[in-house]
Amino acid sequence: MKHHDSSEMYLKTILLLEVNKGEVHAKEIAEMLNVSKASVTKAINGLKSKGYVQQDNYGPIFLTDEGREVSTQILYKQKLLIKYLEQELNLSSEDAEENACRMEHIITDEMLHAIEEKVESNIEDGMQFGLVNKGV
Amino acid sequence: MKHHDSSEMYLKTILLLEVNKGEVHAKEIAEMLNVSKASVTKAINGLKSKGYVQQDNYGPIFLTDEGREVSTQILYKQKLLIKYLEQELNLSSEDAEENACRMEHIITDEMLHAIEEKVESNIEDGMQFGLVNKGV
DNA sequence: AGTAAAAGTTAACTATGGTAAACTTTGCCC
DNA sequence: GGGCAAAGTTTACCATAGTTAACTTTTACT
Repeated sequence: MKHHDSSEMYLKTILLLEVNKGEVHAKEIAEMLNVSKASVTKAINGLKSKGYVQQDNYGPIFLTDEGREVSTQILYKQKLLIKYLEQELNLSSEDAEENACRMEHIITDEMLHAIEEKVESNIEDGMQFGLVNKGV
Repeated sequence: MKHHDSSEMYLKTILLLEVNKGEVHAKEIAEMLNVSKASVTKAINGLKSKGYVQQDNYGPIFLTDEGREVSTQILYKQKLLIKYLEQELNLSSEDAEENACRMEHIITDEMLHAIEEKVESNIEDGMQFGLVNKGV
């Protein structure tokens, strides 16, 4: 049972590494995703041919503008989902993250927008101060 | 981008056909899931080897006790998710069903239980009468 | 500069899940 | 009961996504 669009997982990981470490190397991707280096090479080739990343042989990996846009959107979805699952379903941050990672690739735009509204309205209600659903 | 545990989709479809038509034939599964007859044959062989269905060559398909249990659980998840997505996120029934079908295979048990509680508490609040989130 | 280890790639394989085309079996009707 | 159409199966293929093992390239140190 594999439940992620694999290329989306790679893109998200590349963005995270880029932000945190500057340069992105296949080895770190492999470690973060718990896959072999060979799998990373293959996946990167796929992303290259889709125009999402750029890489010279044996060199570091760069997101293209398009790749950065897509990966940013995925990361945004993940963070939004985590917030939602924590606020609305009181999931622990671990559970929220786990489910967010699974959901970020599959929910429709309609559902995404509905969640955006819900999270925003929670902020209006003062939930950002932790006043709701924490027994206060 | 395929986002369903394929064997779960087949199991759910078989249960629905069993309930609605009595006997389950490969042809109807193929039509419901929009796949070829050949794909159904393959999938059924997989489910047979897992002990979820029973079928003689060229004959109708039957769920085993274990298969019925699993498929009932999936259908339960789907219905619960539809209810939740309609009630909490105000998705249309079409959107709710689409997203429920995608989510039913991937959410953790923790998330499932959290949703169960939310839907139950909505029932206690009188939401089954349509009094909430409909501008009343 | 030489070399060894680390990093990256390639090749051959596995499994899932799909297809079209060819084939077999079943069921029905005259 | 012969024959045809519908249903089901098999075969040979495609794509994705992973693996290990062997190979190449890069790097980093003495």
